[in-house]
Amino acid sequence: MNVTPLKQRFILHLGEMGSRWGINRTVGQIYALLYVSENALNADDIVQALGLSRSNVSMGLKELQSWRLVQLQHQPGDRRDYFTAPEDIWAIFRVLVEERRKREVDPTLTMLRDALMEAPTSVEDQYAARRMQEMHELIELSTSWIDDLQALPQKTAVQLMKLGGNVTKFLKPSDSAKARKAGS
Amino acid sequence: MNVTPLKQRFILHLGEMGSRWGINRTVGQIYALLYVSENALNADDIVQALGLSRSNVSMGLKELQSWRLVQLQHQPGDRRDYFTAPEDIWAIFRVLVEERRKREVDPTLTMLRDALMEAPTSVEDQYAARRMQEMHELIELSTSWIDDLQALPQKTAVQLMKLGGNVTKFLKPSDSAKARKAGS
DNA sequence: TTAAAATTTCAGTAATTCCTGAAACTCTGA
DNA sequence: TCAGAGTTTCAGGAATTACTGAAATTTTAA
Repeated sequence: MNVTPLKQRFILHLGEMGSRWGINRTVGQIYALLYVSENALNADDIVQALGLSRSNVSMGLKELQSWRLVQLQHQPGDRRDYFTAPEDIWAIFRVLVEERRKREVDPTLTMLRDALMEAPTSVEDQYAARRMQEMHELIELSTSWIDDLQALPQKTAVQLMKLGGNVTKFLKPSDSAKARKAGS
Repeated sequence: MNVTPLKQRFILHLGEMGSRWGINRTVGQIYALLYVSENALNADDIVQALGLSRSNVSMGLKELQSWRLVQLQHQPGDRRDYFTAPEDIWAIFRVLVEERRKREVDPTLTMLRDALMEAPTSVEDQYAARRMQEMHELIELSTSWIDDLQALPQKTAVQLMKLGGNVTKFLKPSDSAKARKAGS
């Protein structure tokens, strides 16, 4: 439960970045600590390691659970909750993408859909409605694409990413028909 | 310069979402207003439409400029600054991705690289160093992949996204060699 | 070069978010 | 059912962030 300088650096950095990522410093630090800890930690371990109040840690852990970024474990003969960050970093990444989308994108998608449905689109709203429509289409396309990629086996996805811009070598002009068919 | 109910709804929503996106309500609202406005607006138009203070609008516009999300224009015979959101939504999207990456990802990449370089990795840091290494690799891979995609002509990128999970049809096991070669 | 228009800066205040300690609550083994 | 370990809630204070109006600065046309 000692925090080495290397860990310390990582923890402080993720704490700082937290605010840019929509989580607060405490939550960022707790996650960082769990991420670099080989063994599961209980709340008091975290309090001791990071110098935070017990209640703050409790709230932070709750938020991390709502993000599905930590796992709860129990040790035999100890009834305290022990927490870990999942081992598989690709799984972590996937959860992060899903959660951010749920919080940052989906509400806007819903709002756009509803607003465009309901409104009768007067002349003065024509431009606005078109712009909102464009935004809606872009979000739909990119999120459904992400869904598709997330559904691929991890190995395939990594392979695809390593291929990078070269995917298009397989994409000849004649494929655009296939693309349209596949996309519908 | 009147704000219809449709625009109003959009503006208020983007204002609310702003806080989840690392910008404040004011900035979100200003951007939303510009996005649905057919014509360029000056700062006073914005003050009047949104009921904000002049200085707040000034600061908000400055922040939007730092995000490269608004364009500055001038009208003949008027020396005030007029602002618009770019027309091309894919261009907007690209800028957004670039800026978020610059603010949210790059600092962490740098920190990880530096920390892993410098530290001699004692025994007790072995696990932490491995975890940080894994995170570093994941970020490198995904950002360079995004770079690759961003570099594609827009039409190709859209085509690819519409293809969705079906890209893998072109990706036979034998391609993994090509993938490795292409990725290096 | 000047004056007026336009914009930005900045110090102070308002609002929001974060964090804490104390109290309430939950759970489990005896 | 009770005791005590463990956890969560919550009100209030601390810290941060957002917003305003006034003053300073910049810009441009005459």
